[in-house]
Amino acid sequence: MTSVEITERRKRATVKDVAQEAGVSRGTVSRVLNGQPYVSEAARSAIEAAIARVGFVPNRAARSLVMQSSQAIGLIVHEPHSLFVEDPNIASILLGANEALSEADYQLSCLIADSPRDVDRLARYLSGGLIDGVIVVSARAGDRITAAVAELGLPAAFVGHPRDIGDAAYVAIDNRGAARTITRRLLDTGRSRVGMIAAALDRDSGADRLAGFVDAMGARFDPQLVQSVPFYSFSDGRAGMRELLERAPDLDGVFASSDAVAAGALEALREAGRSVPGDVGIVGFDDSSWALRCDPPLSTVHQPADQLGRAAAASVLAQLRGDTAGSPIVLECPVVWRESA
Amino acid sequence: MTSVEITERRKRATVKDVAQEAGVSRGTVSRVLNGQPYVSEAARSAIEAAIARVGFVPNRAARSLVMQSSQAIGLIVHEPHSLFVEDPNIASILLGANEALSEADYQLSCLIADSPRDVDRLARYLSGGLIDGVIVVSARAGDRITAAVAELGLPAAFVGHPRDIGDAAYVAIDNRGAARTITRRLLDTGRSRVGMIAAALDRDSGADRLAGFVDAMGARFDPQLVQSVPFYSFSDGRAGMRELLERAPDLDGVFASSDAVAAGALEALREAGRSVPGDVGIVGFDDSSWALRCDPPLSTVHQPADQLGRAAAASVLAQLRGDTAGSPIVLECPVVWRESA
DNA sequence: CTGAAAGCGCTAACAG
DNA sequence: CTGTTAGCGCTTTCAG
Repeated sequence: MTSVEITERRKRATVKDVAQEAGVSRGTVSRVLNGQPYVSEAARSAIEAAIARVGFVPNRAARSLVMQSSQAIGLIVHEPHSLFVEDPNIASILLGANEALSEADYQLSCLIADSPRDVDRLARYLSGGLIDGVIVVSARAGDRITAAVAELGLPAAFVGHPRDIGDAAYVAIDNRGAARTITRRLLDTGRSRVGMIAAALDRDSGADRLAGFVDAMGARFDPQLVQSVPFYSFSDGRAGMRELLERAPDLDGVFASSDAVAAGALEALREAGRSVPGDVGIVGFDDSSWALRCDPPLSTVHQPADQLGRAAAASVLAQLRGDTAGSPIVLECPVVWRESA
Repeated sequence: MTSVEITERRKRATVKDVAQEAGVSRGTVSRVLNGQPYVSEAARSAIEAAIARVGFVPNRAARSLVMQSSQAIGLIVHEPHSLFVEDPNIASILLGANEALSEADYQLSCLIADSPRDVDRLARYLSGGLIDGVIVVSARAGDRITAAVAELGLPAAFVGHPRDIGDAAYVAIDNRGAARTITRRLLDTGRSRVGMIAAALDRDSGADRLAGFVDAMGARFDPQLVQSVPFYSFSDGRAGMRELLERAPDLDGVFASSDAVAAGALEALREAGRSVPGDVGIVGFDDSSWALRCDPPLSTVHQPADQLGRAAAASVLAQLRGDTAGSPIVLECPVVWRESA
């Protein structure tokens, strides 16, 4: 026995090899591979043995080529760099989608669009036949990815609801309704000067949460009490709270448009020496891992991120089976009342 | 113009269509597609025009089949469910790898192994020719994925260094050295009863961080002051700290083996009414987004997660070019001294 | 410089 | 029930 390491990849066995080894034709091998009926027990077991013996694994490129399908679904994350790192929702959506696809024996491939260059490459990749459908997370209206997906006519499901996806499938939560509910609750617990840190107004979720806030405030709504910030991030939350405090030192309640934003706001409040929930009550949105980590734990809206992922996956799968896109799916998101308000 | 929506995917144009449209042969089209020389200017421009006109996009499945390569690299995340959601390092690694691959015009496909079923499907997927190489994140010794990758002989690079990857490429940080350094620092600032919350001892990183701690403690090492917990998580950090406090109420310093663990420990310390850094000093590891969020901000070891991703990607790319796996890459990770100790 | 033809590995009719 | 025969869309000799 020599000590030479066999590092190079040896040529992989093909159906032909299996056929030879089992003494049948390639057609028959293909049949057992695809679990088709009309194969004799003898042939089947001979082939199965042969497959094990030669270590055969089907070549998916070849199979995709002839089947015009790949049993793989892409999940596109189009998120500003830093946010992907901070946002626990994305990972949950990913995990949920993966579970649902896994059950259907589909492979999930998570694709990142982090630069214009990425977007171009992705568009080519998607149309290359290696992906049967896509789930698009955190798209904004006007995204090039959205356009590319639409043009390709690839089965798709969006998580969230950018305005420009036409009649494409989407799964979402009722951001506006939930925002309204939690804001009312803040009002009902005796807060009178309630402000909002409104993040990501360029996204449907951000805009809708603001709309819900406005709904709930009704006549009491004061534009001075709304601070808009670009992202659902801790640092934007802190910055937004500082602004708000400056403009309205008398506020006693805050609706932060995400838990991360609320966590940042909490920090700013602490710096400013305000107690929570004593001086000011604060509520978030998402019920992500941030919520429990905060001190005090956040009252917030529970967002079933993994279910969003599951539902989006189910939608793509349904489209693949030939169903039409179907009606939008809107998931429940109950308020979770903790100690921050 | 009718109002019928063209929803169905129309048959995509092929090289043949382009060739016809441009009045040349498929071979010539292929040549311009691949930027090969020996094509007349006339033919080239005719073909380019034709490509645009018919909206041709090459079919990657077909190309992969004949080229035996797909220009796509997989990144396998094999992490306990919840951790993937909580660990900001993974996203950073992902982003770093994506950047490096993007520059080389490779597509990154992030693959999740979240169940035994996933692992099986993944193994098949990897050997299907749709992926040219893999980056494996957060593997533990004995992982089936590791075995599958090895058996396939797929170019691979590990982030971290499980003991059983043989001479496969890996990029890592000097966990042991860094742990030693930061523990010493804790000692040097006057702490004498220093404990450790040691997470993930089944991982090289976890075991090495403990080893570094033991190194630094030298004669002062007391096994009673080490609490082992399963994961690098907030909740395990909190639980571990409670244990430690019970066993050794007199401790005045803690090395938490990750920032998330430190954050959890901080929480337990707060519950127990200990001030930080007054009563007890605490240090973490990772310099992730947790570190700055904590109150007080954590002294910790900076882990260049995005660089790990970049380096792993570079290694896979090099192997694809035919280089040997090369020597392991070990990245610097300086201590960042903040306020928690 | 370009066309014709072979074939990557697999599945899907279609006769037996 | 099984073998044979076409391709899927692309690249790549090999002659011209």
